[in-house]
Parts: sequence; C-alpha cells; structure tokens
Amino acid sequence: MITKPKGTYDLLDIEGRIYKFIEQTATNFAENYNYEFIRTPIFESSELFHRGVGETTDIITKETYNFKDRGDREMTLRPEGTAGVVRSVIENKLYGNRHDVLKYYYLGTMYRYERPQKGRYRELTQFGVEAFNSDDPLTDAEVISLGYYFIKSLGIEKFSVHINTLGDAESRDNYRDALLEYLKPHINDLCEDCQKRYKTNPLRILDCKADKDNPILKNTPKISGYLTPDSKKRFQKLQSYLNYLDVDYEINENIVRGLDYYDHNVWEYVTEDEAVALGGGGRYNHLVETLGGPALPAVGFGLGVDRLILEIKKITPEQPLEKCIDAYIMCINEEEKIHAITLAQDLRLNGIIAEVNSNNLSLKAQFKLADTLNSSFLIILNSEDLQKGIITIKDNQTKEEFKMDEDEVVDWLIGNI
RNA sequence: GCGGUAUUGGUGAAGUGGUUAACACGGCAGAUUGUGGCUCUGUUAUGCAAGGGUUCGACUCCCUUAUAUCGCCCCA
Repeated sequence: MITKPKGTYDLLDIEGRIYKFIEQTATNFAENYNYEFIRTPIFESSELFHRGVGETTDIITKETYNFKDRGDREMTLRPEGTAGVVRSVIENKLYGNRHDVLKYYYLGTMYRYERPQKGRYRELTQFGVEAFNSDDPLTDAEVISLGYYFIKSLGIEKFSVHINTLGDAESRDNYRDALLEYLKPHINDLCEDCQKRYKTNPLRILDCKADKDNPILKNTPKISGYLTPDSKKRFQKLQSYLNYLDVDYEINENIVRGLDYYDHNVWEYVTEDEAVALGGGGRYNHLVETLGGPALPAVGFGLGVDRLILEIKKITPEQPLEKCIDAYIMCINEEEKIHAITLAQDLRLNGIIAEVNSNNLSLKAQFKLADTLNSSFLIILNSEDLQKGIITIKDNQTKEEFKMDEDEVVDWLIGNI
C-alpha cells in the first residue's frame, strides 16, 4: 500500500467541511477589511527565504524542503507566507507612487521538515494577511483585530492575544547585550538547552520550559527598559487602539517570534487551556528593503489553519458538522430514472442540493441511504403518478407527504427548505 | 535530531505463547413492515503495521523499519 508522506494528512469529511468554513470566513473577513487575494508560488528560490526569514533560525537551517530543479536552480518549498508576498510586491512594483496601504491576504500550504505532532504537520495551511506602506500602529491594531475577530467568528472563544514589542534593531541589540550580561554569571545554572541558546538565540531563554521556575529568570532585564522612545510610543499607541477596538489582549514580554524579520509590535493568538499558538504576526519594517525593494513598512500575521480546525472540532458538537442534503430522489424503473435525473438537474440548477439513486438500489435501500445522507426531503417517483404528471415529496422530519404537479416541485422546495 | 508510548476488520475495540481472534456499530443477503427508519435470521479479519529472529509453536517475546501520538529541540 502506498501511504501518505510523513507529517501530512488528507483533509476530508468533518475536517474538510470545517476547512471550507474557515476558508469562507477568512475570505469574507479579509475582503471586508479591504484585503485583496494573492497567491504566490509554493516554491521559490532558496535565497528568498535565506535572506528573508534569516539564516540563523532553525526554520531555514534544517526545517525546509530544498531541492534542485532540472535547471540546477536551488529551490525551497515555502516554510511561511510573508517572504513570497514581499517578493511579489517588489517584483511587480506594487508600491509605485501610492498613498494607499497595500493589503493582501493569502490562504495556502507551507512546508516545514519537522517532527510531526498533533496540530503540527510537515504540510501546513496558513491564512495570512500583509499590509504594506503604513507605518502607523493603527494598522498594527487593524491587523491584530482582523485576526482576533476572525478567530472569534469561528466560534473559538478561549484564546487571547499576547502582544509585545521587540523594538527596533538598536533597542533589540542593546537589550540582547544586557540580557547576555545579566545571564553570564549564571550560565552554569541554566539548563543544557539554554546554555546553547545563550549563544544562538538568547531571547528564547525567556520562555524556556525547563527553566521556567528558575529564580535566575525571574529578574531578567526587560525589553521595556531598552526601547527607544519611538518604539515605546508605538507600543502604547497600539494598546490604546486595541482598547478602542475591544480586543482582549495581554502584554507578554516573552513573545519573541521565530522569524528574524520582525521589529516593533509583535503578537500571538494563544489558546487558553494548552497555551498553543494559533498563529501570530508582527511588524517588519525592513524586510522589503532586505529583499531588494524600497523602504516599505509592513505588518502582517499568519494563522495555522490546521490548528484552527482542531480547535473548532473540539468545541463544536457533532451534529452541525454532519453533511446533509436537501432532497433525495427515489426511483426504480427506467422511466422513473429518466425523470429522476432531469428533476435532479432542475433542482441543482436552482441551488437545491439533490441526490439521486445511482446504484439501482431497492426502495428500502434508497430510504435507508436517504437517511444516512441526512436528506431533508424525499422525492418518491412512481410510474403511475408520473403518467399524470404528479410527484410525491415526503418531509423526512415530519413524515408528511405532499403530492404536486411535476413543475411545481422546484418552487415548492425552494419555499420549504 | 533526541526520548517515551502505541499500531488488531469499513469503524470502536476485547484478547492469549498453543488448535474456531470476543463484543458492538456499520455493510451485505433475507424475513416482517401499505414506503424505509423497530425487530428477527444469516453473513462479514486464512488476519492482528511491514520485515527479520527466538521457539516444537507467536497476533502475543526480541530486533529493525514505517507511521501515529506525547515530551524535548524548534515553532504556527
């Protein structure tokens, strides 16, 4: 048997229906906020991610799918969405001479070569938005609230937004130095991983799981003490706007984000119970420049759709997720079958979900099948009535039967669904 | 990349080193039913992730591999 690749899954059945629901909701939300759809390639030049996401993060060094194409070009399956969108903005010169904010949303698969776990796959789907050409925290707030109310409208209530600021490059460097300075005498009291992180990614030490009760980490210097006045002001403004927008947030100075390109305001959408991140985002004012474009400020988020699916599945009772149809058309003989397929087509062209006996089932089997399909109505054809142009419809809930002229069926169903 | 646990039919699953692998749902066939949904009867894994090994004999013990899951790393 040929099996699916490790860390992938087939999206179908209940999960498939939830996905379609998320997709629709995401589309509506993004478009109401005036974001435009963008689709960028699933693979790009490896260099794009090396320069964009950062050489140092594990995502790039050991978690990408890399391959050489037949033209000997180094390619990488995208591990995240932002770099491709930025590349597109630059390549298509979408910035032009415009005063308006460029707003794009995407929904697509990303690829990370990681050890799979629940809600964590090698092929993952993200819904993300990116807003370019506004350096105003107002836009940060707008983007955060888009994601916040999007998640809420999916029915997920138990989550909150954790916000933080990383400051600009200067304040981050200062902070990093201060942190290293503070930890230096205590380095041997840290866990093994943190001793490594000290060299590679010291900010991560702040939310180490092994060391979370370590007294040394209780008094670490805070980023807030090293912010430039500008960065501080941005963060305050953001909070003020979020208050007006009624977004439930909390400040979490341990949010550092995995990708290198973030600066200033960053945030994550975190579930309450298991503290799992549904997604996150932040401002990246220098990425466009880094990738060879003009100085163009930007802000955006990415949300893990696979995790949203799991959350929705957890909180939704089964019934609403069941598949159902409007009408099942029952037929036995050839004459009835002809009527069945033409009637089914009429219904379908009028927006009614109709199914028809396509397996020469016995009447009994058809009744059973109609039930398993959760059909609201049964249309029972029989030759005698058809001669007179009469059709029987049975309401599958009340068990009431209605007889009517063949040409009344569509209107009747539209009125009764 | 490291460590733990798991892997039995369409599904949920019980099970023991030794002959026929429970039970339930579902499926199929039939009985009964004025057009089903109840009930009843029969049937439904030569097979227990894959490959090796130990053994007189393994689904049950050991090893390897694969996959899932949990923790770590990392991260959404």
